[in-house]
Parts: sequence; structure tokens; C-alpha cells
Amino acid sequence: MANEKKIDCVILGLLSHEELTGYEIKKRMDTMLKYFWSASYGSIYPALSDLVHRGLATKRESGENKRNKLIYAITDHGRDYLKEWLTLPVYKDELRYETLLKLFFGNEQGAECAVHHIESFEEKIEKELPYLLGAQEMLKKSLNDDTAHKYYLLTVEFGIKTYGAYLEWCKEARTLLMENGG
Amino acid sequence: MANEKKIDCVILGLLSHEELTGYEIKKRMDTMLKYFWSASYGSIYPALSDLVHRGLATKRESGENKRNKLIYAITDHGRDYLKEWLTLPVYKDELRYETLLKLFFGNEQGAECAVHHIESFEEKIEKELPYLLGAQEMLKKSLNDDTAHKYYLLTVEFGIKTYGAYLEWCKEARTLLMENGG
DNA sequence: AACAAATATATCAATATGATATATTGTAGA
DNA sequence: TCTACAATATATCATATTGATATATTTGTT
Repeated sequence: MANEKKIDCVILGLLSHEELTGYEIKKRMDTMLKYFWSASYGSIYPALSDLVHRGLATKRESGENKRNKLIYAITDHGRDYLKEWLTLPVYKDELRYETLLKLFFGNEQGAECAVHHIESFEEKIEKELPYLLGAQEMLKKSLNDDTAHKYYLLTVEFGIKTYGAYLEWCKEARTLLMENGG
Repeated sequence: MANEKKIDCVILGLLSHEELTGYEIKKRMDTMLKYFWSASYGSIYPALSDLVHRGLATKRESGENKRNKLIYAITDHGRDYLKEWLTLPVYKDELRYETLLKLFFGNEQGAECAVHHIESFEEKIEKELPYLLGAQEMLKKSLNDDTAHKYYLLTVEFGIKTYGAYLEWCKEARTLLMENGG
């Protein structure tokens, strides 16, 4: 077992907290994990089928409606798999910032264009930061309710720290670009 | 023109600075861009062929050896393409940190395991930071030699700022995990 | 001359994205 | 009650990319 499909691990991780549908898994990722991970439906649904196939998760239909929700739960086997993955060394931490890419090649278009990208980046960060601060406050209060909260808090504080650094950098970068000509 | 293949844009960006072989392109990415972007040979070589096919780059053989290097250069058409992409709004900035993922689900294995991942992360950052600081110093000195250096410096300083924030966070995170039990 | 390391190109199965199609459920307002 | 819209929910697929690997050449070292 080395270099597992990441999507399997994220899904099992989320299922280790609670039973979820594919749609809910996507929502969890787009809110709680969005600061350091993402995935598309195109990987989630096939992965769920595969996990059930391999006995790492179970699928059951909920309710008695026309079209039932498909609710997935982790199995003991799945939990073992997750636990093993958690102990393995991290394979890769990766940044994929298009903003930085456009900036690196910024000389081709000039300072005005670069400053504009930095401003957009800044706005996006400033918009998201309050949610992280809110989450931090809530998690700090409920730290004793659930031992898992400590781990959520850690990742939220990672977001807050890095976002703070981003905002500092934005200011300095704009200054550098606008001095002598712009 | 919207949502271009990123690999095309990175390659054209690098070729806008200088003529390069596929191998050299990969090396540039693994050194200069590694703090915010990466790509594999499996995307670089097919993309180069495609760029030539579309008239955005040219390919020529170098030297008179048995097996010649294939040197690629950007065309005017390619430069126009790059310039247009640079003005378009950023589509996506994305973090993909397996360390944070393992931390988020860390409750499943406990504090000791989580602390270990943080320490590994910390070591990796501490090892890379000196290179960034070295690059910063060099670029600051040669800022007047080439107008592009200002843009390189910007991305290097982004790396330095965020790495600083990471190290601060690592300390705090370890403290949080180790207090009352560990 | 022998050998290792770096240079260089290429391919491909496995993986993931981004877009889209489709249908249902909940709900707010007319 | 009807209706329209948003949210919920599952699914698929062409396209993009990775990670691994194969292969060969050139350069540097002993």
C-alpha cells in the first residue's frame, strides 16, 4: 500500500466522521476542506462505487421516495485503510496558483496588468478570511465537545495564518510594482 | 479563448524568456516555479508538439550529434496567445496539501501521528527557505539588469512570506496538539 | 577505459477535472 | 393552489495531467 488514490482517502476520511451522500461529500469538501483540498463529482461518484466494491464502504438507500438518496458509510475495513494511510508519510504538498504564474510572466504585459491580478487575489482572500475567523471562534468554544474539533481547528488556523501572509505580500507586491512607473 | 490548457501557457511563458528544450522546461519548473506550479514530462512533451502544430512555437534541431536536442522557441502568434492569457482573469488558485488532509482526519490516529506530519512539513520548509532567501538577494541586486526580474522577485517573496507563516503555524499547531496529553 | 550522473525524449495506464445532462425536492411568492 | 426557482442529488465523459517507466546520449570522474 503506497500512493493511494487521494480521492479514496478523502472520502473515507469524511465518512469516518459521519454517513454521507456523494452530494454531501462534495459540499463538505467545498466548505471545510476548500482551503487545502478539492475534488469534482467526476471523481467522487466513481470512487464511491469503487469503495463499496472493495468493501471499504457500504451503500444504502434512504427513505421511501421515488428517487432515494444513496447514503454511504465507512466499514471497519475502510477505517483500517484510512488509519494506515494516515500513518504513511505525506507524498506531496502542492500549490497551484495561477495568480503567481501570471505574475511570474508578468513582464510580458507590464505592471498594470500584474497589479490587477494581485488586487483580485487580495479581494478573494479578504472575502474568505471572515469565514475562517468565524470557524476558528466556534471551534475554540467547542473544543471539548469532540476530540476531532482540535484537528479541524488546526487546519482552520493554517488557513488564517497563510491568508494573513498573503495579504501582507499583496501590499508589498503592489508597492514594488507601482514604484517608479505604473 | 477561455480556460486554456495551463501547460500551454506555462511553456509559452518560459519560452517567452528564452529558447528551451523540453528537458530544460521541466528543470525551470522544478526550480523557479516549484513554489507555485509543477508539471510532468507526460504533459510537457505532447504540449510542445501541439504548440508547434498550432504555430505557437517552432522546433529546431541543434548541433550535429547523433541525437540532436530539440530546441523550442516562441512565435509571434505564441506571444500574442500568451499576452492574451495574461490579461484574462485568474481561473483558479488551488492548494493541494496532503499534510493538511492527514491533519484534518488526524483524530482517527491521534496527536502523536499528527505531530509527526507537522514536523516533516516543518523540516521540508526549513530546508527550502534558504534557497528562496538566496534567490531574493540575487534578484534584488540584479533588479535593474532585466525588467523581468521584478516579477521573479515578486513570486520569490510570495514563497518567503508564506513559508514564514507555515513555520509559525507549525510551532503553534505542535503546541496545541501536545498540550494536555500526547 | 570504465562507470556514474546528468541530459534528453517519449509513452501510457491510471487518475482527476470541468462541463454537462437529468431528475427530484423544498420553498417563497402570486 | 400553482408556479417558478433554488437546492439537492446522481451520473457520465472528453479532456488534461500525473507518475512511472523505458530508452539513449552526453558529460564528468576516477
